Amino acid sequence: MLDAAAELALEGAGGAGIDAIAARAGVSRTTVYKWWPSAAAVLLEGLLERTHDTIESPVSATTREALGDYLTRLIALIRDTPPGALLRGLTAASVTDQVVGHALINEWLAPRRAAAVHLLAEGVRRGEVRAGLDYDAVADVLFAPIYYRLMYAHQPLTDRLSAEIMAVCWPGIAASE
Amino acid sequence: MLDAAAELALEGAGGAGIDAIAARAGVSRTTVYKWWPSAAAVLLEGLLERTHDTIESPVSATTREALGDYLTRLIALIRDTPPGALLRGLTAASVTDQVVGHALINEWLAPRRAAAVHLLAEGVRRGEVRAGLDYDAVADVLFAPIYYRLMYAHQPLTDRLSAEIMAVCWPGIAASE
DNA sequence: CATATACTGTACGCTATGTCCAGTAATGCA
DNA sequence: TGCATTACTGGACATAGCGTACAGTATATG
Repeated sequence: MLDAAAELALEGAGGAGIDAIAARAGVSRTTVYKWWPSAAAVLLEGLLERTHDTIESPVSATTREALGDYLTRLIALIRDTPPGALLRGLTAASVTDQVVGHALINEWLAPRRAAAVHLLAEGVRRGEVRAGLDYDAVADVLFAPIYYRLMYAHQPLTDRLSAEIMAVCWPGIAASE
Repeated sequence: MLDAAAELALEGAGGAGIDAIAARAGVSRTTVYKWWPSAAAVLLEGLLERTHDTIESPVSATTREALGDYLTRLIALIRDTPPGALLRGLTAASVTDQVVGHALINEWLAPRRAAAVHLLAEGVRRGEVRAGLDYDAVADVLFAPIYYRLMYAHQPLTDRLSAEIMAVCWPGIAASE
């Protein structure tokens, strides 16, 4: 049943309501309410269920490459797979649903930010990254453009974006020689 | 009447419906529909009406200062005044309402991006900004963290954010000496 | 066999949207 | 002065989605 929920969560773009979810899962509406408080909650659980394995950071030669790879993979995930549309819908839902908002922060954003911060800290140890940076702010600057384009779609989410972000940001991150 | 619409647009946080808008304007629901296609459209027009004058870029000594000031002013606008909450709601609405989405891009985002691009171009002329940059990508990286925090509120929108963005990004923007 | 648990399906109240229509008030034109 | 146009009223209506309630069925567990 959790499987069914997850599947429909990803298939039904992001605007799926309780009715659609219940129907798609072959289950009564009442039953859905027994386990989740809202449609967004089901979709959120489906999203997290299916993207657990996309959190870990890659192993790359240099910190710069690792960060770039991480952004590229996030872009591909959001652009090419159902979780992208789902994340967009859930972000919209989070404006009026605080529970979803907190869950998004804690279960989606935070682990990925932590992975980036870990890469940065490792970079400092290796002497590739400047010491004394505000890691949280750096993580914001690195990730934000991706979510920005996800939400507004004023520019397409291309693979190039990752390189562009790194081109602008890396000089401010790299250890000065 | 446009005044009334604008006022209530800013007062009613962002989740105002047609009913609330009509009541607040002292006008029949039917009348609202005569002039706008949806609640979001009214709110959007109210938002744009009241923030026209916040688009222009400041005159500062250096390009770095000008960009920093611009970001600081945008942060203050979003954090301290009704347009912030309104923008948040409209962004959420834009996910399901393409008309609102395009209007947000063209009437809100684009002019501000253009102002930033103008500052960058001017900076190149003055020799303060590296030539050959992708201005659009740079504008994305500069602005995105603000909207990112507006939407997710995982971190507060503080005045410091502006300085943090500039600290990370400026080395990648500045002309290499 | 008895009981607890999970699920069904329908019905209900509620809110909000968007449309329709008959009637009223004000404006402008001949 | 008479007439037409335009803007607004307010109530009624259909539609849709949410969340809850309830009586009944199936399954498993002791």
